[in-house]
Amino acid sequence: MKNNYQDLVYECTRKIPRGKVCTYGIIADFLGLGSARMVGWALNKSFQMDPPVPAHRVVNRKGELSGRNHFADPTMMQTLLEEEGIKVKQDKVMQLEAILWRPQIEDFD
DNA sequence: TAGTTGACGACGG
DNA sequence: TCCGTCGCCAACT
Repeated sequence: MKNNYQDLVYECTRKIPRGKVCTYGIIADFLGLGSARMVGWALNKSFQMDPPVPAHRVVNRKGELSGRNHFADPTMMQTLLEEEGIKVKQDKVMQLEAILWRPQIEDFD
């Protein structure tokens, strides 16, 4: 079911293309959650989901990997991003503006 | 039932 | 430009 905000967050996160990232604020704003912390809350529990949610593609507005400590290994988030071709330096994505993805209404029907 | 927590962001000094 | 404070609100204890 997808009646709660968590499922909306998961669905939105799964739409993020490989090699792109999104921010908590953008997702919160797009879904009308009002608070970016809500997105963090949802993603905190996303590891239990099937299929998995690419939570590593969500960063804070400065591009920092603020959620890395919630992965099994704090370096996993960086590793996953680098495997997708995203440059990460000092726990922060490089050229954030260039790889930033924004959800579109038509993506969700 | 009520208080606390939290992967954030906006704003003011 | 940088840093500290506050608001947001669902989930947890």
